Amino acid sequence: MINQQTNYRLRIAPSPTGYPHIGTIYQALFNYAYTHKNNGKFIVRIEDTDRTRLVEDAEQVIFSALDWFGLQEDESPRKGGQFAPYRQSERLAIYHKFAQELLEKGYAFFDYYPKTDNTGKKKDYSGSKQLVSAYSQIPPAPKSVEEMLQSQDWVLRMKVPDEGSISVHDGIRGDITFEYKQVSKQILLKSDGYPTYHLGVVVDDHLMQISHILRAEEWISSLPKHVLLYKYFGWEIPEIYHTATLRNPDKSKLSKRQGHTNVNWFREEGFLPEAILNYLALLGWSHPEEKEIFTLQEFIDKFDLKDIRPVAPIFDVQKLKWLNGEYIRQMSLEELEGELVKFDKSIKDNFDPTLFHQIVILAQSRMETLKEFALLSGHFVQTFSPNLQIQYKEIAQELYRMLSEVDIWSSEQIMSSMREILHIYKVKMPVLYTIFTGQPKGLPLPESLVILGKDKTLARLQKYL
RNA sequence: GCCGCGUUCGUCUAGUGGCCUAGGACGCUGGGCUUUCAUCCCGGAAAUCACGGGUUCGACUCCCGUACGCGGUACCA
Repeated sequence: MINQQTNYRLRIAPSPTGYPHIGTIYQALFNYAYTHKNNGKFIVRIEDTDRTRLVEDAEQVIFSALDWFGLQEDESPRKGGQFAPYRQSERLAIYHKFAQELLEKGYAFFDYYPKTDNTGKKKDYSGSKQLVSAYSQIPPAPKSVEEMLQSQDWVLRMKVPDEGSISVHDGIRGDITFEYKQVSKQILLKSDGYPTYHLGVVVDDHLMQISHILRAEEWISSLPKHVLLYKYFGWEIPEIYHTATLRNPDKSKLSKRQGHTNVNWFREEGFLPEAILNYLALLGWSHPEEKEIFTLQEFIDKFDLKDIRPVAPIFDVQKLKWLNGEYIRQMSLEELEGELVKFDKSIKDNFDPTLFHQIVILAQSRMETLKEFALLSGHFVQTFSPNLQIQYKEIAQELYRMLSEVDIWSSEQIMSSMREILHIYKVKMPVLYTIFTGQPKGLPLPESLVILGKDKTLARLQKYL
């Protein structure tokens, strides 16, 4: 046989059930990196088969998150592709066809799940573990999937052997064995005609020629069902890898209650997408030279699936902040100004360009997030009225007197006046900061006052006279 | 409960039998620079490698067990 070249095709399969989750981006990053390392295709398939949890806009929001991170896909509902449609709700006929095939081959069977009980009340099967048909009074089962679809009182389940076990290879964890006894006869087709995840994912991964499945560890337990389906269909199983899931500080699965899971939160807090990606890459993977800071491209070049660690990492916002600060400091002034304006539109109205430029120079080493710029520069645009102690008012007055006499308005001149004041009144710099800015610390004072100009500086002191 | 996955400083991690009296990073902390706060530079504390048994001349590294954590056990993904 001729040496067959692998076509690398990897996917993420998010469900549009809410805001964009940082865990989705984590998965997207690793899938994206591996496809790009191998000149493959990165696919986004929308798994919207749970009609009850569907959230309008959620799909669009997922894509805008991917765009923000620069993790563009090659095939998706919005981009189209050779294997369209990429939205599972639009592929129902396909699932029905394969469900029918399973039925005909004897690998699936119908189970009775009446919508209402005999009094006409709506039945709720959520959480029920047993087969309903095992103890219900049952009308004759449908003959085909098509018939099942008519009544809506039936579901299709997969068969599972009673005896024996099944072994699956995971590229990160090795071989995993499951007893068939432990595998439930999973519902494949719900009574509303939509497939469950398990049918959908297997059919689509095969049809879309997915070469590597790289997903979170919560899927490990459904592995036997999936592999069984591959066998029933006679399809080749892709390479499978399960990464660890991100955790809260208490080690539970990363959740809204304890951590920050919404991508929008990171955006609103002024984190840079590049920094977040860099941080995410460090979770479960490490740079061969133990570098902490590297570009997406460098990650793509060095990354390999086999180097992923199976241990679930705690998401540490602290380290992300540091990394974000590093990215801010690495930027050119022009880049940083651009990011700042993009982040906060009001900057354009509040500062004239030269003023803004000068403040950014002073602020760059003092920010960990873009949001912090507002804190640092606030006193340039907003009025403030600190409640000064009597003693400090006196200082302010003396400051006014001395600074009015400064002829060359330079930081050196201003500083030397300040030095004198500090000496006379035996106080420290924070006192002067408070007088001028309302805060005991901040951007370098003399430089700030130079930017502010002599007139405005004196005007500030005037209110203490 | 049952099944599966995991377990190196507080956190992210390096480590694939001797280089480890365990290295780096964040955070914490002492100092230098600077009469603010940061940045930057130098230093420190911090893991008996979850625990107990093996295997081996030798184990953080291999095997077994226990404990603990997490996940699954849905007409959710």
